[in-house]
Amino acid sequence: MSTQQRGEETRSRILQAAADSFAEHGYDGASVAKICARAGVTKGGFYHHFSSKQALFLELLEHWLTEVDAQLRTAGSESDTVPQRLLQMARAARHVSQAASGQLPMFLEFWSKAARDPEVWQATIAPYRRYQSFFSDMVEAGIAEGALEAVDPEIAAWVIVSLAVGLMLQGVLDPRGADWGKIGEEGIRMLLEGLERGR
Amino acid sequence: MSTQQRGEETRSRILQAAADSFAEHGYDGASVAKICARAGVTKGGFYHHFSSKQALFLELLEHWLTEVDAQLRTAGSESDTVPQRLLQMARAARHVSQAASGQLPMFLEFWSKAARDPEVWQATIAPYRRYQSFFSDMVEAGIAEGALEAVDPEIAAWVIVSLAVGLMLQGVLDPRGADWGKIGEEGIRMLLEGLERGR
DNA sequence: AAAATCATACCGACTGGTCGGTTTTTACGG
DNA sequence: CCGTAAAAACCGACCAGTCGGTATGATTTT
Repeated sequence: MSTQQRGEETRSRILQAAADSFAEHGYDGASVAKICARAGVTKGGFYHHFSSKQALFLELLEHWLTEVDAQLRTAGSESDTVPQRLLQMARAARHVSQAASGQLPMFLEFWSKAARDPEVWQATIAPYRRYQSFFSDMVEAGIAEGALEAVDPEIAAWVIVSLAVGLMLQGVLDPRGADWGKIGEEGIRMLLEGLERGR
Repeated sequence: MSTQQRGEETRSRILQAAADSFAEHGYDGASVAKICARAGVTKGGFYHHFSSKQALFLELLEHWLTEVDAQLRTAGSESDTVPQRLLQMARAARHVSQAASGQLPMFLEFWSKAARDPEVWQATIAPYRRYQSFFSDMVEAGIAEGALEAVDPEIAAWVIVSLAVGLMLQGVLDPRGADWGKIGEEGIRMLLEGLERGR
């Protein structure tokens, strides 16, 4: 086996082990030594591939966010009207979060570290602004289509993102407390249709 | 000064110092030694008042949650119709979160620790279920009033809670990224009125 | 031989928590 | 009002262990 290949493999083994450890014990609770043990590498190997524990963490964060980005953009692309696309995305999110449920505690770790570390903050907050502008464009298109009321697209987008974040967070913490997928779907529906009567 | 008074004072000084330290450095990052230094107490004094770092943390959590509970129940009690009460509460939340903005990073700490510690989990998750049932009753009353559509009150309540949680979390992380108070208020309004056109 | 990859041993800083002892306040009998 | 014993409050040195990170050498590939 080539060196590059072997190196690449140990590297990804470390990444996987770190992701598991972080999800299990949190950033501080996951020691480098244990990550190494889980990956079948010693500290020497570890620090050959990563300059620090934090650098490893940032790489994990980056990877996670680009994945979310990609799934966001592909979901709901089949439907033609904006309301339908939103509902489609809500339905898609259901399966996504179910599949990645093991990784989700990591997400919490990212947020809580972002609140304190400027570098992590930058990397964490930027994507959410992208999500917001993504939905903002979508709402704007919906208004142009005549399918949506003439609300402020910026604000509507933040409302959608907030709802998604809140659902995600609760899904992480209390996965069996409710059917979060259904709540997400119904939430978008209520947002679209409104729940006030006879207007 | 009476002993009880002095003891109570140092105790609350420790609590305050701990809250600040946790908000600043996170649970693991806030060492007992530093909390003691900030509170002007030594380790001996600390462990006289609290059995462990975790016990202190739990007390902080408890205190924080009962406060939120109280504010939730008092807000929006003046309005008579359910939609008005919801909007009233959204407006109130604006000032609440602004006033308690210094305490909010703690909130993140609670969540991230709850994901791993069963005891903290129990104490953290229970209140959110209370919030949900609170809003559930409210929505149910609204339907009875004829002010709201005949949606599932349980789900509607979870949607409201999720929106609130998401707003809060983003408000913690990116306080100046948007006018979260306004977004909350508009979010509730959109939820009530809907943003789909001509239905 | 040069370079990449990994192992081993180790370091200094720091951790939560303990413990014997000292000071301050309270309760109470005279 | 006073003396005194008990109890509450507090101090600070100390422990055993963990942490992230480093320095150096061995092994393997190019």
